[in-house]
Amino acid sequence: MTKMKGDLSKKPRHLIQVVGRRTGISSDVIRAWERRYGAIISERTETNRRLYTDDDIEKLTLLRRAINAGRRIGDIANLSYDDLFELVMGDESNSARSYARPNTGTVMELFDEASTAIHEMDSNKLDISLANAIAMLSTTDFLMEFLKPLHVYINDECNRGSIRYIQEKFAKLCIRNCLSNLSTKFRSVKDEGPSLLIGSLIAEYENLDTLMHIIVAQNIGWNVTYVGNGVPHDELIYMANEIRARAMIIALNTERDIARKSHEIKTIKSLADQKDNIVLIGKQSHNYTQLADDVKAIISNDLSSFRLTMERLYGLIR
Amino acid sequence: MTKMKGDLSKKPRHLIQVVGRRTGISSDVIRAWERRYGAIISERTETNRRLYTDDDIEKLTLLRRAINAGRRIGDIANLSYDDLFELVMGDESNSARSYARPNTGTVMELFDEASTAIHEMDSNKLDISLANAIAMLSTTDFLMEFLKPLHVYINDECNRGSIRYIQEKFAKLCIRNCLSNLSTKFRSVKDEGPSLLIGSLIAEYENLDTLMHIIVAQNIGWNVTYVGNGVPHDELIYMANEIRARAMIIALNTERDIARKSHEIKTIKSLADQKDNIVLIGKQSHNYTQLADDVKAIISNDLSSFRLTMERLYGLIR
DNA sequence: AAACTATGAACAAATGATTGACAAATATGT
DNA sequence: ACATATTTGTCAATCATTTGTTCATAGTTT
Repeated sequence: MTKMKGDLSKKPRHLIQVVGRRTGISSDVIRAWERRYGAIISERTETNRRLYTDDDIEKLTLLRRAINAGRRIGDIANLSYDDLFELVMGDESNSARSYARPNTGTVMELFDEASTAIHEMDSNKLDISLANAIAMLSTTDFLMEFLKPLHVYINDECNRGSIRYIQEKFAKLCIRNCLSNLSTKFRSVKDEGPSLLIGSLIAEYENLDTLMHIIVAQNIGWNVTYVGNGVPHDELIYMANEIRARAMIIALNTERDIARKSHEIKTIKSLADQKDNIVLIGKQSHNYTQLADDVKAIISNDLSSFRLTMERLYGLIR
Repeated sequence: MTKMKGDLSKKPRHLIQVVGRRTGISSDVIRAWERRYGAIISERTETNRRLYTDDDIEKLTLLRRAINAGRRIGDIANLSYDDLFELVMGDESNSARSYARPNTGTVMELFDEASTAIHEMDSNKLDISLANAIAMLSTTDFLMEFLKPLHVYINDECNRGSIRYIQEKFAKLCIRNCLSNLSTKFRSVKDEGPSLLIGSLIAEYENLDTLMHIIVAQNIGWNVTYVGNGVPHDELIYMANEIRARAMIIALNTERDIARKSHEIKTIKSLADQKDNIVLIGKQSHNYTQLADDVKAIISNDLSSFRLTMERLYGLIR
């Protein structure tokens, strides 16, 4: 059913430019590594152009990760793929901070690029700068260091009146698309994982923060089903039971109808099969502390604590 | 009802000019590719004019996307559609990842796959079947023959009560994501193109049909900025002027406030710089025939007529 | 007649290869 | 701690290849 991988991936077919883009290593560096250390010696076309295989790309990616973890290219360039793989796994698990940690300059530049695009209302530019940010940063950093601040920035600028309502709207649409793209990508990578239902009750509106939570959960390994905003609580229960959700995230961002929502959450708790794991997120979740105690729900106010919570739950379930 | 891909799309019927417009590749380049690399060798009329099929257009679009991702035409011109597709998907997602390809390709089967996924509430499965449909069908067929019927089917099933509200909601979310995904991909193909603004006025809700219209417009070559639903008309005017929109699409899907909306559209007409091209789309657009006469707007009731309209406008503007 | 199309040749811009040099960061020896 | 050496990413200059564009000429469509 899936296309055989062998037939194409072993064929040298990638130009150095493409390889550079996919690995995040500049063409100059790839050539320098070849010249100096014989790291990746590619095939050539009849006219002497370098052509790389998929495997070459994999190895280059590993080399880059190893360097990010503190290795020196001269020491590792000659290792076999397997040795390299083992090395990287060891390095990355040993140091908690080993993943690509951007210097502030990078995030700064990406941020400026995006905010310029918003001011200019250039959706192409904004799309591209979001894609760049995803490419440059780790997923965590993309969300925490880049997108979250950008979101706050947009809201602030709109409140201050320095950007118009439509710019806010358009920017959020672009970000929304970008997040849903990202979510789709993660989905296809993960085969299986505990099922997680995310949604919000009636009288809630869609919120970018909720989408970010989806990415975080997927990143951990949850198999997320997102049902959107304004869902009646009995529908949520039905869905949760059908997909055998091991946890349910309820987003609470508006101040309206707190009493009704509290009651509905209690109902959900009493009727859903998986009773243990309800997590309340969102700007207004702090209004539900009493309820959280009653139904043993977890309140998570920000992405970082949400990540910790979901990692813990994930560990408990497995 | 539905038809297989081969039916019409295998018939050579497009002049080179049309192909150029749809793919964003100039006629000269298309001819150069044929001469130098044998990329697309079209049929000819008795008088030696080139005639292209829908499939040719799709392949050219893929070639264009591949080039945009850094490939060189000489290296990829001879690839089969499938190989090309895989290449493009890999390049555009910026990380090598294999793609689940189905072995059969009728719209019927794709449709069944999707509707099963909806009934089972399996978002993975639904995502994959949508992706498969995109892979198997031309963009036009994907929208007209697959997604549009699926959308109608979902609405019908929900009205008849054989699927629940939450299933409808969840399915539409998946489709929404898929469409925004597709839109982002097309965006990266086109660097330039006349600017087009799409949105809806206050008291309108987001509609999947509107998103499909976006894809169609992008497919023709428009540089689309979508600002979402429920936008105040003065914001629309501001945006249109800022991005120098050459046309504006206003989606009208609810029956409410027809009088107010009519008035707002008149204001838009009188204040926007590009006064000539307002297109009204959506389920309720037929209620605005009088207005359309007054302000010389175009009403387009379905995707096919919308495509024709936008192709005509595109031709006029260039 | 005006607009579109076909063909082949020529040109120009972009990209890649190669080599060498440079500077910042890191390592090493005393 | 300091000076020296090594490592390594970046850049520039030069040449070759690739590829989009333009032009001139001639045929076709409306």
